[in-house]
Amino acid sequence: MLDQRLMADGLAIDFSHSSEPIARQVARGLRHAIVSLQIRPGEMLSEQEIASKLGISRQPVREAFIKLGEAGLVRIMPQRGTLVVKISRAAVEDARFIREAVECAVAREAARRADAKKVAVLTDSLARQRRALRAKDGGALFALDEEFHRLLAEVAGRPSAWNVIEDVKPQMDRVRYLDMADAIPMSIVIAQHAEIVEAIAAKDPGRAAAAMQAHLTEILRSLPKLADRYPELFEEVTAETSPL
Amino acid sequence: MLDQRLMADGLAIDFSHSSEPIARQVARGLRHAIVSLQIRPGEMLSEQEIASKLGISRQPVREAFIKLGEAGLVRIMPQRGTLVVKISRAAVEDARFIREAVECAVAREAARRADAKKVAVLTDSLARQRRALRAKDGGALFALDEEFHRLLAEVAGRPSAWNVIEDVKPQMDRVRYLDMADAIPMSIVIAQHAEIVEAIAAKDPGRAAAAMQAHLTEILRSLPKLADRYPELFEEVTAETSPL
DNA sequence: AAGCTCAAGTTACCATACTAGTGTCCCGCG
DNA sequence: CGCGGGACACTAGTATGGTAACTTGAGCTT
Repeated sequence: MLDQRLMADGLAIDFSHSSEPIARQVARGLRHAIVSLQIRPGEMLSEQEIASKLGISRQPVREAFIKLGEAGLVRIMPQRGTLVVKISRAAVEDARFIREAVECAVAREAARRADAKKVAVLTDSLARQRRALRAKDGGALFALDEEFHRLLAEVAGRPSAWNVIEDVKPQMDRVRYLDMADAIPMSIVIAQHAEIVEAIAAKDPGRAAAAMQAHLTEILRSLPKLADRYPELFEEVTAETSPL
Repeated sequence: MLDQRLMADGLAIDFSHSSEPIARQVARGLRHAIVSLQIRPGEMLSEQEIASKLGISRQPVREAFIKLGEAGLVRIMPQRGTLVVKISRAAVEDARFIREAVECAVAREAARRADAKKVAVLTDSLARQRRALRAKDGGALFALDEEFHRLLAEVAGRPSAWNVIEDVKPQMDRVRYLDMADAIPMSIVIAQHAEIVEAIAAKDPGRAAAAMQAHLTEILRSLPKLADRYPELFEEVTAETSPL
């Protein structure tokens, strides 16, 4: 189906080498376009429009929208339309809360189960991260960071934990993307990764969890600055009264 | 659309009072039917069959299947069919791992933020649980247990944490259902809930987390027994070699 | 001038039809 | 009797058409 590469509004999806369902590919492509801010927060999306621009039917696009809606990246309003939600500080902090809870537990578990081979897998990932840093390849670093955290879950024997992280992570990823655009030194991130690996190699669960917590706290530092610098990308903070 | 109550294979979905999308209702109905074991693990499902039995089209059923697939309750095999996955001890333990990580963090946070009003909400829930216990109303207890954990997330100011729990919980719910069928004393569960509330009221985060951990460890006791008693509901344990 | 009504346009939701991939069963061949 | 091949009966994936709900703005009433 459509052996070509299509372009639309900074949305490029390659259908050529695909035995994978189109719906999934569209979801991935849209997620990437949203996370990398090629589609601006607040923008309206239309099943019809995306479908015709990609040369496919509305059905797969619809399923992709549903997936993105569950990830909290778009808000799909029945009979009205679908819009890319703005970055919400509350949502980012909620996602961070989940990540901290899960990934600290993962780090602890990884430290308990560590052996030479598993540690080697992690140190190898670290080496690749350092190479990407020297090459100043931001995109590769982004992907390698993701892989590192996935590997941790595998090492801990809880690969399914990574699935949960993937569900909540997109909220944070847009902020991380802004971080990189502002050229925040990624060397710090890699140093934190190294500390985590070291703690795991030392079979010290407490230290591993602490290192992970420190790592995941990093985003809280940049969040206010970024919300200040790019106010149009963020939800205006409403002085809401908590239901409880 | 279809102002009637339909029945099919122990699957009852009421479409009458609904402004809610049909797809969502079907997903809920199917999830409940699977979790309550009205649909047996290992059974094959057919979009077509379910759709015609409910008097709707395949489309909403398909979307419901996708949701259940993401929850890990069904395995949807392209061009082949969709089957209700058997209970997997590994999957249950993975889900438990996630829940423990997230809910212990929630309990800690709730203890930090506790005030009189929030504690009152929780003690009120406890009272209702005790009433249901005296009335020996298993279904109500099941629902109240769910509500209690959701309230905890709200009290902690992390309502989105409950969404994550909802995603992984169905795996455990089938086991919990078997637990109830075996008439495991629910008084223990309620006592554990009470201990959690007490720790939160005392503003003791460490104790709250510990109480939650103890509560969520309970299922590990019954899991082997149930896997032994109902082998046909469980995946046979393959002596697989871990990839790492 | 302000507020209400209503018609037009757009949307997601659902139904229906079609496509393509996968097992199965039966028949014919070795 | 065993075994390979092909037609068939499924399946999920995709395309397309119809429908009800919602926004919007113009025109009317007060």
